[in-house]
Amino acid sequence: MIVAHLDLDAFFAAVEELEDPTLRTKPLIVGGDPHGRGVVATANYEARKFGIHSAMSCAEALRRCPHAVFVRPRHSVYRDYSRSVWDTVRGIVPTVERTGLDEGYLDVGKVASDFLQARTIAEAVQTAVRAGTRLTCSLGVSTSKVVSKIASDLRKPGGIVVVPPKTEAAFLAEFDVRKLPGVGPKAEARLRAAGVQTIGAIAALSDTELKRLLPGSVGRVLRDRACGIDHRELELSTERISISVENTFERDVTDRAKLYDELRWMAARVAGHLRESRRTARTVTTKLRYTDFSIRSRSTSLRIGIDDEGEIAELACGLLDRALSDRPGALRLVGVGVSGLSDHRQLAFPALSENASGHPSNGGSPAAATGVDSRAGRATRKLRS
DNA sequence: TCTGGGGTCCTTTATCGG
DNA sequence: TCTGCCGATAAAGGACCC
Repeated sequence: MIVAHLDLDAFFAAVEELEDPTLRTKPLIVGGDPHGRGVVATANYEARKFGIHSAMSCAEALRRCPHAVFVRPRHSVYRDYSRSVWDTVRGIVPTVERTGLDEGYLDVGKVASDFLQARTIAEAVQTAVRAGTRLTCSLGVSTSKVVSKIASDLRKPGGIVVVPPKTEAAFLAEFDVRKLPGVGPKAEARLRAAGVQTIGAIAALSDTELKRLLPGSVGRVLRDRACGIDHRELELSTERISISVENTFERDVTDRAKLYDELRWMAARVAGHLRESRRTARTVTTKLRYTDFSIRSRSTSLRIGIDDEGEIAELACGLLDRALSDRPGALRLVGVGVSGLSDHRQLAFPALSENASGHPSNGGSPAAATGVDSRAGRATRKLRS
């Protein structure tokens, strides 16, 4: 397997610079309101000189660089640029897994037979993307997804890093644990507490140490990855399995009527997405974030999929009530999500339509839904190697 | 004064019927 | 009749990613 990871450089910021060239020489931050609760989505390289990076609060970014230019993200514009980038890429490497607007994996093995050719392909992709969209990207090329992913980040912006076969483990060994995809803040803290600072040190962990530090299947997967073992293929199917909308308030909210209003508005948006994609949902989830940042969710499942905003709103508000009676308090965020999606036209199937009246035919316990596996038919996307 | 929004996947816990 | 166990599923929470 020869796989490349492609990552567009400071994508949102780069697009904004193309749309308004006067921004090119200024520190630019794409993100939320610097006077509110927003965070940085992307900063251009000029802004990064001030120590500004993704996920930092905009207020902090403003403090670090008071003359920075702040712009709100314009996702529809980025989607258009992204589409044209990936069209260009597919012109050279047809088999592609997009993992975000600005990154994805390329099955270079389909068009190159060795790593020398692979580098040439990567250069061709880079050149074509620049010519077609005026955007720059970085690529990593290796025998696996993990290694390519880490490699693509190494010589940003505009770099290409090729990791030849058999050198993967040595390549990974010196990187900080946090560079390994799958190691987040929690795993990082546990590893560091045990003196594990590098990916190489994860690779060298004994079975007992591993079980203690990273319990469950996660540990084994991460150690394999740390060794450069990663047999994941490209995932070509892109079916969504949930749809959600959430919002953080400018100021924390306790007023129930205001929360209901917000949920109704969100339910309408979710329902709109559902109908657009001609799908229905069996499960509705309400999400709450309290002032201490802890998250609670309550969900309920129906026997029949729905796409009506009124029904979704009613369920979402009921779930909010349940959550708030379990744990009262001011909220900084609420959200509405749906899952258990299926194609709209399934509603017309005779076997299901007899139940479509909405009246439970018997006892009506939630377990009556047991006959249907909400997870049946969902895209199986595994971490397992 | 901190810390968005939209996702996915995994694990643990509650519940239910046999 | 009471109790415990088992397996399945739904719900909830947690971690992670861009």
